[in-house]
Amino acid sequence: MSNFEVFFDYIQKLSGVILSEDDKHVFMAHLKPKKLRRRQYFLQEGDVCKYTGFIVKGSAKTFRVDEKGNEHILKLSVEDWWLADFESYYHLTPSRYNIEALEDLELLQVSNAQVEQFFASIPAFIAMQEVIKQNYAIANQNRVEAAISYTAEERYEDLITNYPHFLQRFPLNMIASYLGLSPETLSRIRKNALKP
Amino acid sequence: MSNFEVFFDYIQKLSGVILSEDDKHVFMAHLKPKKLRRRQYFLQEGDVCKYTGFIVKGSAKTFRVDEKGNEHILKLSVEDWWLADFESYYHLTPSRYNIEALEDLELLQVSNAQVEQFFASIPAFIAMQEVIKQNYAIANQNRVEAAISYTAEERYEDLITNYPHFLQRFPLNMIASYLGLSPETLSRIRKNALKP
DNA sequence: GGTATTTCCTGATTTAAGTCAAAGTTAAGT
DNA sequence: ACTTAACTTTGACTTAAATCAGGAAATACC
Repeated sequence: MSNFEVFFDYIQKLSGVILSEDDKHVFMAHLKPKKLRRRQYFLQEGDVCKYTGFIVKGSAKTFRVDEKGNEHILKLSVEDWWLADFESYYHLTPSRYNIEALEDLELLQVSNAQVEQFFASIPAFIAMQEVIKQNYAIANQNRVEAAISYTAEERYEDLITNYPHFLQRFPLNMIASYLGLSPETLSRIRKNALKP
Repeated sequence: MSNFEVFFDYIQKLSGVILSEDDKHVFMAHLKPKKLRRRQYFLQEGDVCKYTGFIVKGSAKTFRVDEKGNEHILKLSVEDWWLADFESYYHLTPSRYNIEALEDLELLQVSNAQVEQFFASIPAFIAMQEVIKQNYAIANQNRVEAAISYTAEERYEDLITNYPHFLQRFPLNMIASYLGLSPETLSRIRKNALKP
């Protein structure tokens, strides 16, 4: 399956709309296939996020670095997600975040301006965006809830139920950062979880 | 200014679109003015959130109660916000949250089904919704960042800069809960903040 | 206007999680 | 394959924040 076919599948499934051949040609003309090697950056702190990238293959982390030099992972992204800092993207402000490839990435990249064109001409794209924003809002809401009211252990269990594949795919120190924990604490939680 | 005029102002400002007289009549026919007294519930845990309410006047808290009986405030809402549990609203699942009036509330209430009608007939409503979802996504993203990577003190300072009016309007124990802190800890942070 | 309820502060103590340090393990790069 | 780098675990110690308990102040409400 080609990169575009993966994307067509995705948008049709999410929007519930079948794409016309014309639609597909518009996408093929304006979604730019791009590859990033592991460790390469999709976005650097301070830059404005002018593109979004649909992940066909690979994974990435969105993180910030605090004053002490500690890294905090805000998002872990895999196939069928979009890479972007939405705050920077929508407001055209410099981003506080870095987005870095964790595995070799295959993306379909599109500029802010082109996205507007898609909105204007392809209804399925609007419907897709709706669903994405809904899911994103709900996911973030749940994460806020977990962060302000769950213990470290509960947050880890929450991750196991909601994103079990993350554990297979990402090193534990990154999972720890994503949960807002030190790696040592996560290690101890996992050790204790084995003996109930 | 009538309740509807407040709403018309809001939607025109947010969407950047001027409402026609026809649009206004559609809203007046289907947005139902509703009053809730302090302590009354807009939504109870376990119920499906079938309505959203635009706040014309007053305030409310969205919270959950954990196993130990502790209350955790996820959202504090004031004028020009919508009351709803979006997860329950979109997915039609029972809500984990309660929404309770903190001050007497004046709402414009609308059902899920009616919102779809607005989408179909009033472009300004679509544009408004877009902006709301964007803002909501960004706000939640920032809150996740604060929760996983800021100290208690930084979270409080963040609140001061982003939502200074909350401090005038809500008691500190609620602010503490909103920040994921105990009231005692917030009290101590405020005491220390005075002597730098 | 006075009582009751909430809210807020303060001190003493406990606990969850962070930090530091070092060793063991696994994985990556050439 | 081998060497370096990245990741994980463990133990000892520290610290941030929670909990418990008491009292003061402010608000609500009849």
